[in-house]
Amino acid sequence: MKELVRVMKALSDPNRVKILKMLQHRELCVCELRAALEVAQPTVSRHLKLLENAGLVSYKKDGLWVNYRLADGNGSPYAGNMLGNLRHWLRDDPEIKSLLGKLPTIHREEVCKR
Amino acid sequence: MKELVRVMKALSDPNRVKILKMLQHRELCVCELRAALEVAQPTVSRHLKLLENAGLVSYKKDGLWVNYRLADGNGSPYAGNMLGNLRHWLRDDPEIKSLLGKLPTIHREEVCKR
DNA sequence: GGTATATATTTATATTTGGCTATATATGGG
DNA sequence: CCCATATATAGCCAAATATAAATATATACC
Repeated sequence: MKELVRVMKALSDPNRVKILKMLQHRELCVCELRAALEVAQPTVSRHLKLLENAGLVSYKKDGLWVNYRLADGNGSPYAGNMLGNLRHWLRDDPEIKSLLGKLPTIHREEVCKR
Repeated sequence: MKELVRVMKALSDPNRVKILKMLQHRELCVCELRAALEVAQPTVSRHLKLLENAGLVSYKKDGLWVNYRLADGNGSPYAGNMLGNLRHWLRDDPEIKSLLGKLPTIHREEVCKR
């Protein structure tokens, strides 16, 4: 029960859903997500941690960068199921479409200078 | 997006999930749910309203009672999908099993006197 | 119309959540 | 070792949410 509620809570925020939809297309580091969502970097880190605790994303460190990707779903059946649903869910959502539209223009080399 | 988040939020609370699991077995009125969950009556009403707004339950008035049931899912594809998932999810959850175990002993004639 | 009962709504209060700023940690390069 | 950069954590505030108590609404029965 706690596990299910944790997954549902993780999916209860628009920015976290947006992160998952972006990760369907490619791995992204924190500052790329920050640029796409236009929120502060610690905010992104916090969302990512909740998503990770729910079994929805995983990450791999690459030097200075931390690349996040969708989890394989083996960690939690609820997470696995929801990741599958999200594959087709929101495909026609205007907000998501415009977000994914600008995703190809975001690259860490340009975006990760502060 | 808002619709999805509303469904996920509705499923982000243990008592609301419990309500849905109980409604899989039979229609229940507010005071039966109150007795099963052991919370105050207005708390149950509020949870039910959130579940209804998410398209997860519907109700039919029967005189003084209001009988809640699972929604048919036509209102929201997200709600419909999640109601389907919940059919088998938590089937072996101990908390749910004990709750469903005491459900047959709860009848409005005995429980709805205050 | 008056009373009793089931449910809904309102009000007040406590907890949770999402965001930011500031600070800490970690890694790579001189 | 020192500095720059990417990410994580801590601390704080405002908004959202959950709960219980009080009140309002609705229905049945006399």
